[in-house]
Amino acid sequence: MATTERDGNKIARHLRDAILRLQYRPGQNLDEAELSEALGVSRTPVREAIIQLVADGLVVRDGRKARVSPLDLDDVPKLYDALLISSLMVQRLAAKNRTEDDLSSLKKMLMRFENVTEATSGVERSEANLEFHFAISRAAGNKYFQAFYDQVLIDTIRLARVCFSDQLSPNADSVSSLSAHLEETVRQHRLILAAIEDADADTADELAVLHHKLTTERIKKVLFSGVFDDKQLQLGS
Amino acid sequence: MATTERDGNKIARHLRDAILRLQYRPGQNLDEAELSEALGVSRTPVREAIIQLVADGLVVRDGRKARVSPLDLDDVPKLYDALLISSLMVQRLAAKNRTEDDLSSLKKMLMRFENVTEATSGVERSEANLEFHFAISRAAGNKYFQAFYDQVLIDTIRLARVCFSDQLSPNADSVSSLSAHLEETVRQHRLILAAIEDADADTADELAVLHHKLTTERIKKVLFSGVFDDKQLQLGS
DNA sequence: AGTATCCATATTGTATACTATAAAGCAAGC
DNA sequence: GCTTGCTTTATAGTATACAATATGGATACT
Repeated sequence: MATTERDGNKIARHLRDAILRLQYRPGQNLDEAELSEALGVSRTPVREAIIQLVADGLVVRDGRKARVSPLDLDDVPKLYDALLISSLMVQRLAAKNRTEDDLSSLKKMLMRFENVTEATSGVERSEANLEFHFAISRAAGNKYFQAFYDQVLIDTIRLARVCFSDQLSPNADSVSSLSAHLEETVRQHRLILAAIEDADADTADELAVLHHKLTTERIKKVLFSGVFDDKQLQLGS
Repeated sequence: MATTERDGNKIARHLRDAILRLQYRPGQNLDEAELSEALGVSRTPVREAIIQLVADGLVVRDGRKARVSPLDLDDVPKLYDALLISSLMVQRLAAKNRTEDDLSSLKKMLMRFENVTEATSGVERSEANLEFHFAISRAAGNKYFQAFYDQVLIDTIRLARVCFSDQLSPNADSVSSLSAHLEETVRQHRLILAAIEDADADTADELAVLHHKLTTERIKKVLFSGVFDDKQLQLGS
């Protein structure tokens, strides 16, 4: 029997998704009355959802108000430190502990990511990418490392979406390099899955480092791809 | 002005403490009405506190009921894996990032632990020990690693308290070795603080491994200190 | 006697009414 | 004209009433 779910949980999921998709922008105030009206429930489940999100770190208390947690620039290098270490650990553990169920889940998520590549929107792509990494996280079979990695992944996605949002108009250069980037991502995902399947922890480690590099280089490329090029401009010379 | 705190948070703290002290035993059911009466508030803040604790992992949902999360024996080796890695990382980061404020906090916590050594109850000792490690966690200056380590520390303490609880009558051997253990713990704490103060990351790493070993050996000693000794008994020979 | 179904009851989930408080605006005094 | 303090108002916090559901027990039927 499908045990009935509490409204609070449904709303928490809804808000979590909306926050990850930047439909609620970082820093935005969350008005309980407004949300309860919009979602067709009373304030009680909305409040309970907000409490969950505060615990998840997606919402932050500002006096009595609740606001979508801002992405602090100071935290970015810390996030990437944590991403490197946590992905290393989780991939190594996954290679050691994965079950057959984990493997089939991983294969499913890999296929899903390959299928949305290029064709669809950035949001769908990053969602599928996230699901693949969540599957690795589960395969690690250690709830402490899993919680660590999942938290890092969520903030990584949020940051990436802010960086790649339509606000920053994607220029020709970054668009043209996108398909190459996606191809390489898919290639690495396949290698990671293979390493996990082969229980090859050392290769899983190396791949984590490579994948981390790919992720951060992509962000760098998009962020620092203005139209002015310091080699062509010789200001003040 | 001391911004007034919500009842829900106060109650969450109260329950957290009570759970860590095993006043609410792992697996115990949490009755909302009962708690609200005992704590002199309505069910609303009690419910909100429970939601926070579920997010913290200290309480677990079992259908609609809430129960203190049980300590699963399968998770013990995973916990110690996580403890080793997280303490390594956090101590290394603390050595690199600690501020003067962090150092003074660490010194304070170190002194507090030294002062409760031997004199007071096991609960007070482990509480002071926990605070010292929380201070290291803060000094690391990376919220992702901090959350990881804090979660691991909390479960470590819970597990330790179950192991050392009065239920398992402490025998003469483990009692006599206690003061030696505490002395060594204090010694290591001093060394860890010194390494962090000196920004000596490599030593901080080594000390994390040693401290992990000390912790796990202590648990082993207490758990496997029955009155029968396999060297003296030669059953079936 | 055993099992299954239904009802009674206990307990959680939700809505709403009420209270407290923080923020904003206005007025008066400096 | 700016500041400061009071009043008003909007919004969060809490209590309580009400609804839904899961659970245990009793009864009836096989």
